[in-house]
Amino acid sequence: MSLRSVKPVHETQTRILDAAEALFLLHGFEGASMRMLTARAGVNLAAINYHFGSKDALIEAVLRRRLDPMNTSRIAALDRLEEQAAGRPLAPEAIIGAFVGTSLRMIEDARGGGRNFIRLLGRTYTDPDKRIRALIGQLYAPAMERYKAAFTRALPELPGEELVWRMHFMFGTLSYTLAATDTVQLIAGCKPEDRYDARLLEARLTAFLVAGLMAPLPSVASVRKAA
Amino acid sequence: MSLRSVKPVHETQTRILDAAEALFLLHGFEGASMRMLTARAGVNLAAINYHFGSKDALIEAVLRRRLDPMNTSRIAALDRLEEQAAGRPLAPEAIIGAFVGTSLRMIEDARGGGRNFIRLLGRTYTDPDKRIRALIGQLYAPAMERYKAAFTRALPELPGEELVWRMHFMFGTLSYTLAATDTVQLIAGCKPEDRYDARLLEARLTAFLVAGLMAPLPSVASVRKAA
DNA sequence: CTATCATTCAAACGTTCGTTTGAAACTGAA
DNA sequence: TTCAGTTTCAAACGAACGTTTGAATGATAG
Repeated sequence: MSLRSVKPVHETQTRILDAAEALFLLHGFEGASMRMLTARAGVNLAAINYHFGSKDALIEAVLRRRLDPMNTSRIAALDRLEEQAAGRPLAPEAIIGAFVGTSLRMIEDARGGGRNFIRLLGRTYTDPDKRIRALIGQLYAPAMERYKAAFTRALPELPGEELVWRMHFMFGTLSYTLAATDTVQLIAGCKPEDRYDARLLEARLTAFLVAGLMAPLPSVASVRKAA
Repeated sequence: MSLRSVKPVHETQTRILDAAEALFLLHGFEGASMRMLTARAGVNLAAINYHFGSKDALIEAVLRRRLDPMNTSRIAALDRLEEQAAGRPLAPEAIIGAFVGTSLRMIEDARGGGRNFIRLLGRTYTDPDKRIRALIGQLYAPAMERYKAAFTRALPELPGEELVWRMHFMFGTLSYTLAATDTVQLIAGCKPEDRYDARLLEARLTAFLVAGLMAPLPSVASVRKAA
């Protein structure tokens, strides 16, 4: 039982996961067939059922492989910030930066397929399949709680309900932005090379989100007027 | 050729479109089968191919039925604002209000299936299928151009490239918010009755978007620092 | 009533789906 | 070399897919 004996075992599974990551993005979970996946991975058709049990289990494995470390990393980034702050409340932009930064750092390394996965995630968030939703909820719950607590400490004057909605908006902006980058060129003939400058995108996105989070509260008057 | 002879012709098509709107949302375009659609609509399996030609053509019809009037309505709202302004530049929040208001007014009337459609749209935006993307682009282009022009007049000091990105962010926030309302209760145990108060949601969303659109420009320093 | 048109229907088309099977190929340890 | 255990493979399973067909049904006009 040397190292060599372990690695090849995981190699087939990794090839399948990589292929699934790419093809689930292109065709959706239901649209990407087992034959497409195994052909892309260069493995036998039966390999998915052998290694993962079923297509559903493969979907879960694809999501878990990246989401688990991603959310762990998001929490770790927050931990680091709070440690540095030594008890003082964090600046909202620092909290946003920790969350956004983790996501974008994943996009930057295209070799690891992180870019594919982030875009796949954007699709997954709006997937109405109950099993998918339950899984996503389960995988995100810990990080969401931590960030909600951090925002609450940073903005004690912001009503809790308002904060929940603004977190929802921020989360939506982030995931949509990363998933549907093509929409930018829908709005304007945007040079595609700009779209992949993750640093610049991070700055733009963070500026937008910070402003949105700190926006003045919607007045009761504006609701009345609209009604 | 009386009125009675025309109406039943359209009834079967309408039943199919309604069923497709609901089931495309639940299972995706590829996941919702012809047999599911026709069973839900209470029509024969062959009816879709007879009335629409193919499943792809049905998808296009489902999108067009609501998107065409929706974007027409968005443009009309902007026309009305500019007429009232009589040459003066519009306030950014007024432009945002016109766009957001049209979307939310559609959600409000649940009878017409508008709610289903809006959520379906959120999924469609992140669909990577090229035909879908081309169709969406084609259907949205006129409204996007008009709104971009309006924002440019309202915010002449905002660089064009920055505006494009912020419109992208705003569009993403809106569509994601409407598509993935369940994520709110992921962030917090939110009372579901709040989620459907479209007026309050409109106020919250508009406040968030206005602040984001008017955010201070991301400084070169912040990009440098991050790198 | 009859002829004409549009629409509906049950049945079947060939294809592809996710999964299963049992034998073949390969592995490391005895 | 033998052997148990793991992984791969070609082949096939029944089910469901989108689509087509031709006959039955309906309504309209002459």
